[in-house]
Amino acid sequence: MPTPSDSDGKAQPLADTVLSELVARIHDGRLPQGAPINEAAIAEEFGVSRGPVREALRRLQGIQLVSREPYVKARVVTLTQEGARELFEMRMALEGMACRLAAERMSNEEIGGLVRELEQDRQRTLADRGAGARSAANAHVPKAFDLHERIVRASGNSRIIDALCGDLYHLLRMYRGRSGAVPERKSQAYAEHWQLVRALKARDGELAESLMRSHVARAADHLFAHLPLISGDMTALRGA
Amino acid sequence: MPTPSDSDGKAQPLADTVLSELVARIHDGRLPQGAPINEAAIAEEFGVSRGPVREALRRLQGIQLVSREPYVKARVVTLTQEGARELFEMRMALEGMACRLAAERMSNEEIGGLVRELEQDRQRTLADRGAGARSAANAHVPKAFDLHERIVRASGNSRIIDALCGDLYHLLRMYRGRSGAVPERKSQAYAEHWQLVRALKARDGELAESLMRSHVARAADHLFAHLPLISGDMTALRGA
DNA sequence: GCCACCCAAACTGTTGACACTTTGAGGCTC
DNA sequence: GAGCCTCAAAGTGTCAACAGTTTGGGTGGC
Repeated sequence: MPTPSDSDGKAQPLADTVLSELVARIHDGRLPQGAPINEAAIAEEFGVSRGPVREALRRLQGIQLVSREPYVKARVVTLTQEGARELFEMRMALEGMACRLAAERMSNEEIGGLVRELEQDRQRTLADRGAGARSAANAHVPKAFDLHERIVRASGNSRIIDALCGDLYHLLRMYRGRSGAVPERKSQAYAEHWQLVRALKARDGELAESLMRSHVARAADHLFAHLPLISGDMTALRGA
Repeated sequence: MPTPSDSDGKAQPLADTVLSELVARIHDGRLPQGAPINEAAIAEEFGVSRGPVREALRRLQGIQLVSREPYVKARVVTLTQEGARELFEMRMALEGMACRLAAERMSNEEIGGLVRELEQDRQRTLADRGAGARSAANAHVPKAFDLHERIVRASGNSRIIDALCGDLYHLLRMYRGRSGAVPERKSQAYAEHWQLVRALKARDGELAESLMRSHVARAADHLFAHLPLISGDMTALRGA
């Protein structure tokens, strides 16, 4: 099957299929951090040759989800406290700038829509918390509203969008998966989100950037506090 | 020759050799922007098979130097005014943050060394301007001093370092190659560099970030002013 | 008993051939 | 003559086999 039809029904290269499956496995932990990846084994399991697998691995390396050096088998990247710090510093820089640009460039209609969706999301969250998973079917859940993503995509800078919604997003999910969703943080985040939106409405780029930075920094603090002590994996270090 | 010895004498995969050669060609314009890239042709020219060429192309796509979609031949990325704007916005965000971090983290010795090298570079530049290319041999030119790179590398954030010294650096070189070095800008840049270093010495991260942003913004303005009107290449747009 | 050396198994890098898709030129219909 | 269909040439995607490197275990020397 050279060009299999994906779940979407669209023909796409095998490498793409392998890539998304590997990403999914890394996200949900079936491929834990630091795990070695054997090209041949993956190829056999997927019923394809090593070519597409190699391409998928090369791309995973590109988005920094796996590390690799010549002639040595690839490994899923190892999450460290250092790495988390660097990730959040980069997010502060990029999301801050994206927020500033969004404040300057979004149309009034876009901002209005954002406000509306933010409020809807709030109502839905409250309802879900009260009713449990009961109304999971009738409440149309298009796909969890994500204010950060919406703002980033409104920045009008596709380079920043790609960086934040691509590489960094995958890594962030890995870290988030290791700690866990903490409810009380969510309500605090909501308040901070409202502040952000107010800054957008006021067209105050300076303030919007500052608020976003603080918001990301607080999320980082929170993650660190709940991070189940990185399994001091030293396999990455070699030599004496 | 499966593992040729590079100019360094070290054995390295063919894909790496192909990659650096292609990057060089893109930088110096032998592969102009928008030029289609034929895997088979490149492979034959280098005397290798298509495998390594494919890997090199995949990596070039990863660092956004070539664009590609399934079954369509790869193309060198097309530089646009829009793309330049996005590139510089990203640099402002990242180099600004890197500068802030450097101000907070560099040791006094590192800063001292930076000041010394900046001054040496200034002397050398003045000497060269006065004497022409005469002293090109005896004046030991280790490799053009680059304050930006030095500061970025002092940020202590390898993720930001990789982004700025990797992907973004290549693109910036492409744009720079299209405009040209303009002498008068250099002397203005020198003054701004001194301001930056002063902020570092004062450990004023806020100021250092602000100065770096302005510095990058001015460089962008300068580039735009001297950009020889992007050859309005619309090949990227399809359909009606 | 400990260390250096050697070697085979495992794995990555590379190759040439084959399968599938795109594209554009030529001919046919209206 | 304009527009659509057909089809072959060009080019990318995939495969299975071969070549070179790393690695871990076994052997011999000290």
